[in-house]
Amino acid sequence: MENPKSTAGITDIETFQNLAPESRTVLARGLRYFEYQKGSLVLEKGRRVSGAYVVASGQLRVFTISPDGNEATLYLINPGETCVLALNCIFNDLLYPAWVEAGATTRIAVIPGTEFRMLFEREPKIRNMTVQAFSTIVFRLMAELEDVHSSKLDQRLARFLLLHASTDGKVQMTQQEIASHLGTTREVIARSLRQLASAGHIQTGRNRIVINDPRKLAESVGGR
Amino acid sequence: MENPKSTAGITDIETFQNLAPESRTVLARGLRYFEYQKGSLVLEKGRRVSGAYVVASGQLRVFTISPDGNEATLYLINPGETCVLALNCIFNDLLYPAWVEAGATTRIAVIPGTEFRMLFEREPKIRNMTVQAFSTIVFRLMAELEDVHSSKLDQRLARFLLLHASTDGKVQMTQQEIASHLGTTREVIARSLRQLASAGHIQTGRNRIVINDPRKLAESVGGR
DNA sequence: TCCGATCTGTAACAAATGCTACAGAACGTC
DNA sequence: GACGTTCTGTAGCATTTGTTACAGATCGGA
Repeated sequence: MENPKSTAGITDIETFQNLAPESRTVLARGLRYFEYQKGSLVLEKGRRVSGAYVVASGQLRVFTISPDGNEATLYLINPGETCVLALNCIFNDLLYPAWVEAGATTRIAVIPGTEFRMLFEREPKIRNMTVQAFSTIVFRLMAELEDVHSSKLDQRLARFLLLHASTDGKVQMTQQEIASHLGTTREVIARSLRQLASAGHIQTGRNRIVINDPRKLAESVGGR
Repeated sequence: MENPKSTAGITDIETFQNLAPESRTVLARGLRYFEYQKGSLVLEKGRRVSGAYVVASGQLRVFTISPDGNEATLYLINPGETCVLALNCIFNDLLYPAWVEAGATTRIAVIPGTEFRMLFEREPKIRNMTVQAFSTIVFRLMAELEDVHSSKLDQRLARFLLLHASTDGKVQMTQQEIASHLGTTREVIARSLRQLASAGHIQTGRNRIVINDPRKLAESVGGR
């Protein structure tokens, strides 16, 4: 919990706008905001969750940690999105099943479980958001699983780079960070990057990778 | 679509019992049943889905196929459960993103999308079932992803055997079937089974594996 | 400018999984 | 009983990923 940097609020999100007055009262009841610096741990695996987490600004990274300490990103939660696993925990009284950290400076709104359930029953928009959140995560998890089962790491890396590159083709990350997203080791990433670099697809640098031609790189990945 | 073998109906499922008369009328409108033999393809990747699929009896297997033809099971859908991906497709007008086959002789009820949406808005029980279905699948997908990232195949196999064994410790499957669930090759499964057999944990046979002592096997898997 | 911390590049070797090829065993059908 | 099909067991080799160990490059702060 850090000092207030952002003023993004839950009413910036369309779902929470124009609610019935009663629903607005319910929403305001118990609503709290939390701020996190990049890299801060937001939720620990095995812990009880107290409410629905909605990202007002920034980004959350949900990840798993293997016995030897390797991290693998399960999915990312962007502004306007809610953390499905937290929803799941409040609907079913479960413990949180993964780790969550702030992938950037992040501001989240937490709606207590009881209040969220009320809103869910009363407001079609909240229901739609909930189903949407679940739908989105199911698809992301499925895509990740398919990726892991169907692709070699080289392909997964190339796709990761394409997905996370800014408009000028830059990926501002260390090799270790990339490894932590893909669930592998830094050295393997380095080796794979070397191949991409010698093929002319990318240029490597400290904390940065530049994609020379995204289209050619995408073509080189081939079908999944 | 095979000849009627089962009479299991959607009203055998608690969620669909005691609905309001109007909802019952909506439900009956357009509701259809389909029967499948084990191994029959139920849904193809990339196809449009017309409704909500509810398993009345049997079991569905949702799986992915890699470019070289390796199958990997994403999750199973049991009686009383609904296919979340189909729900997702009717809520969002998407194409079906995976393959589905009958894991046993299966009878499913299909509720057209329009009718299902009406029921979702009117019936708290249908909403709960929907959220429950999404919740269950999210957890299963997450567990599978964590397994893939955190465990060697030997561990995954042992866990798979423990999970699918009948009460007398028998797993009635071919090695190829197991391989298709775990996203690997039959030979790798055979090699791994040989190790488990020589350690005294299991006995192999044609179409069958017998776990000698489930508790010892579970211990040998160790932490994830 | 110097220094410490962190990141990158690389090599060698190990482990895990996949591929190819066979032989033999186990079934079910005629 | 014979035969064809399918499954199991196995070996050898290939590929992919992981581990260990270093050296050098790059930053930021003092």
